Amino acid sequence: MGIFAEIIVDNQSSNTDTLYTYKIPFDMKDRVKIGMRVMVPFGKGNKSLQGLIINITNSINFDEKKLKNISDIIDEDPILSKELIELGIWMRREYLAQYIEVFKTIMPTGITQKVKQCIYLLDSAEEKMDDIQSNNQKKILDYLKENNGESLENLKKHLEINHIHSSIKSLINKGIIDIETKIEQEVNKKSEKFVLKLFDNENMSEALKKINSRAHKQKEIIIFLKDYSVIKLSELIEMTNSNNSSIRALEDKKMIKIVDQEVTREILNKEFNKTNNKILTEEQRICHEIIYDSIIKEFDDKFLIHGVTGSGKTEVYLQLIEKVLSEDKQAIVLIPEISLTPQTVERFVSRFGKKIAILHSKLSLGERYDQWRKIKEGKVDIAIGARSAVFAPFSNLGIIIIDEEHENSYKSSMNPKYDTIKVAEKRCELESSVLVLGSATPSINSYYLAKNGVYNLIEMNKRANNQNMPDVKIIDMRYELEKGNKSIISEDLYSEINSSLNNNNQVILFLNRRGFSTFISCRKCGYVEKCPHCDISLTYHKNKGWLKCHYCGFAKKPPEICPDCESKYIKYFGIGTQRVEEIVKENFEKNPVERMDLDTTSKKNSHEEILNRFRNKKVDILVGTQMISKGLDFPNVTLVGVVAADLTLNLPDFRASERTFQLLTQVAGRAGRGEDKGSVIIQTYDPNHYSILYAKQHDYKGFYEEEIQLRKAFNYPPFTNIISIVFSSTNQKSLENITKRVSDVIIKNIEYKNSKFDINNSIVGPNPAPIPKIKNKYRWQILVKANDKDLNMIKNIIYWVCIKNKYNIPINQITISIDINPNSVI
DNA sequence: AGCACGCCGACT
DNA sequence: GTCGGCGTGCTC
Repeated sequence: MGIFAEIIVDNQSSNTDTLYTYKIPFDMKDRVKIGMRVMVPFGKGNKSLQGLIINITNSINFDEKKLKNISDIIDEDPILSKELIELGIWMRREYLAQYIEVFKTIMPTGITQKVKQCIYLLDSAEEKMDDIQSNNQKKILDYLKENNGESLENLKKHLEINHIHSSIKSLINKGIIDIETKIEQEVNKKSEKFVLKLFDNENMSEALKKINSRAHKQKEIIIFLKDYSVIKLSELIEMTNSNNSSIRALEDKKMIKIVDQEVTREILNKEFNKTNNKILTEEQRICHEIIYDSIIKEFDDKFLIHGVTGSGKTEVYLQLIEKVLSEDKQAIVLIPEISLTPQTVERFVSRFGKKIAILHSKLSLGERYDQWRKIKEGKVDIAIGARSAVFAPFSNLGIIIIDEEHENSYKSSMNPKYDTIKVAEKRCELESSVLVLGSATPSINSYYLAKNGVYNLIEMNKRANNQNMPDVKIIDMRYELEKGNKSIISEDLYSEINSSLNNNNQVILFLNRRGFSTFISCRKCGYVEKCPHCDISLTYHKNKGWLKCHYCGFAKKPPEICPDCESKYIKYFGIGTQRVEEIVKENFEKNPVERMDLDTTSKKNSHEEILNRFRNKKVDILVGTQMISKGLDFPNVTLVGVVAADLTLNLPDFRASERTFQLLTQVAGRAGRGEDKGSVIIQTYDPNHYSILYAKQHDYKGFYEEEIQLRKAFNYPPFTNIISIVFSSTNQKSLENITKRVSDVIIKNIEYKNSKFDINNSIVGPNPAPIPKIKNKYRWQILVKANDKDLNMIKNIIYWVCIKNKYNIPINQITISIDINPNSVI
């Protein structure tokens, strides 16, 4: 009904991050809808820009005469539903991002179109040309004589003219040239040639007679086509070993016809055997029933399934999806990028066939676009993918399942820096869908919310096939050193590897070498330097030779002898998987060893190839990072060794214990999946740390209770929110100045809004960031702790200071990155 | 972010 | 009158 449209324009600038109002021309009135993309004139030059319609309205508080008209409609139908638009608007506020950033995340990259401004000489140009005085204008006309209709972009590139716009404008005014806007679809639908058979099998012999007796190939093709009515041209050529000319000849004889047919680029080209529902265990059945109840009642309930490794969560997901589909609704399944392997996808495809779209980061633009369109057009009912699949454009969403919900890849590190779980929650609320989170080791945050009634908690404590949990042995590496074993492999681990290999079983060795910094620790007593204020291990900063706390800025020189036991075996730790691989190879010369980490899996299928070699027993020992810690199911693996549990434990992050517990539990879950009982060996210098002890006992709840106490005592999430603001610039001096000015203004504003706010304990910094320089840019950081009550107030202040620049601080000289509840503060 | 516009100085 | 350089301010 409305006559005005509120539009986001495709102009990436914080200054244009608002809704712009345009008039809807009378003839477009019935076609324009919310969620459509349109073309609008923008700015003084009326440059044609893409816009997304957010709202249509009758009333404006604006001078109507100033409004411009929408110039064109791009989409026949809206590409975003009202719910997804609302979700985007919510995300913008929640994560302090721009409209454009948010909607480019929600829409597939492959769908954005390019706009070209093409410049044409008018018919009458020749006569008027002689009057031109300006050299620049002459240059433009000369160029256009050769390249009529060339794009403005290319004109700029080829003719180095400074004020090209004013020259072009005066040429337009003189009636010599004209600009036309062309929309270019960046991704084209892929089409493929198919061969149709135009004869019946009965009169095949008749058809054969018409073919020259020397044309053997054509006859062969006709005979081959007996079993097909339609076949891909490429396939036909390959199968009959023929070429295009014989096929064209047959087409001329009207025996076959070649047609273009649009295809979606197929990702799953393998055929999978169909699997059927398994009979659920009692625990699975109860879990299924509770959630199913919410689905049919169309409640937007949220569930957290805490199920031990091997408890069969996936089977529950599968049967829930089946129910959702039978209600004519659709399902989204989110999986961490790292475990989005063909094996995972296979479980879904083998149950539901090809009504599945798969979205992940390694897809090409075209592939992504195709998957997105299949969802949009209702050709599939299930979308599986990494975090961005949460935006899959289903029209009647029934359920979102987030597997391994504790994984940190669910938090985006790019703008908008969204948390997939929160976004999924919001989307489920908007669309009355059910949210299911699942994990063997839920994040402390999610479990806390479940315990406090935000999520419905469902526990699954038994393994589905009644296997026992593997035995876990903790090896005290300090003792190992005392015994004179300076190797990174303890005697116990060595002998267990030996016996596993002798029994023809396989071994996984795990070492999580991540992050940039090393910590220092005493090899005799295990002492680790910690910050006296923060209960977090200090990080060794190589450039300054200091030990430093990343939370409060505390710093000291590293000790030369251990402050605890006075030993001089102070060690800077820094082993990685590569060194482990080397050492294992030296020790077990006869057994093939392979390493799987980011370095060895950069090629497209290398991930799968390594796992296949391991599955086929071409490899006996697999060394790897967390890549090997989840979802893999190798029945021959009886031993899992954790080379150094301390690596994650001593990361300077309040989530270090949580990460360690999760990793150890997940890794341990890889052992003993077949008939033989598995065992796990954890090597550590800190054998009494609670996260290691609880992991040994497979005791999640015990770990949770202890960890949540610490979080409360030190006021960390989930009891507070952490906002990290990182400032960066190549200019060290101005960076420090500006950062301090911004920081002051923020603090003053917070104090003004809430005089009771505990500035001292809630704001850390400004300090040089834990990584003070990346790619030649210096970095400073402010950390703000904000409870739920203050969060919006503080976010608002940050918005006005750091984004809208209300206080005229020269922030345009630096880059500001705001992360709300970041994965880690490093 | 672009882009126009205005102002200035330099060059024909 | 034309051209380049640079700072400022706006975009429905």
